[in-house]
Amino acid sequence: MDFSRESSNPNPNYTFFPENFDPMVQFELSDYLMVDDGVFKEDTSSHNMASSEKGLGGANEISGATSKNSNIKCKSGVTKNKSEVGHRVVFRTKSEMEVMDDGYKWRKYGKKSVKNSPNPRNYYKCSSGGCDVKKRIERDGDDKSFVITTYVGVHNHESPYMAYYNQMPLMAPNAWTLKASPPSSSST
DNA sequence: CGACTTTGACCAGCGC
DNA sequence: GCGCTGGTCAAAGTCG
Repeated sequence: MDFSRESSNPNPNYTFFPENFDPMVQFELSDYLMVDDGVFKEDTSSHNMASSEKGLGGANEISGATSKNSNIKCKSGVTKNKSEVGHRVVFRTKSEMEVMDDGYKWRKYGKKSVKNSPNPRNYYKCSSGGCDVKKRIERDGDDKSFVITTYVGVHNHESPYMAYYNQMPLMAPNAWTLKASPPSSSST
C-alpha cells in the first residue's frame, strides 16, 4: 500500500512494503480522503467524491465529524476534539480483501452493523504496545468491490516492514517509494 | 499457553 | 425523556 506512506499512514516517514511486495496486484486505490485538523482533502482528479455523497459509512464519519463541530466520538461515546484524537485518514480502495496488510499488526476488537451500510464494520486497534491507532474497515455499500478504511491516530512506532527494510540498506527504495502514484482516476 | 477473533452487552451522544 | 446509533469492552471460543 504505497499510498499509505502519504495518506494511510499518518506518519509519512514510514514505508510499508518490501521491494517485492506489490499491493497493486491485489487491489487498487480508487479514492482517498485525508482528514486533518477538520479539513479533509480528496484526490482532485475527475472522480467523484468518494463517499460523502454516496452515503458511505467511512465518509459519513467525515461529514459527521465536520458537521459536529469537528469533534470525534471516542471511547464509549466520549467526544474529543480532533486535536486530541490526531490524524484521521479515510481510504476507499478496490480490493477483494477486506483487511489489507499495511505493515502494521492489528487486533480486531469489535464488529458492528451500521445503519448506512448493509455490511458490518470491523474495528481494529494497533496491537503494538503503547500504540493507540485504530482503524475501521467496511465494505462499500454501493460497490462491494470497494473497501472503506478509516485510520484514526498516529503510530508511535515503526512498521514491522520498515524495520525489515532498514535491515536491507542495499535494497533500492525507489523501487517502491515511486509507487506512490496518484489515486487511480478510474474508479469504475 | 498465548495471541487472536467472535459476539453480545454496555455506554454515551444525538435527534425527535 | 426516550429510542436509536456508533464505538468499545470483555468473556468465551479458536487456532497455532
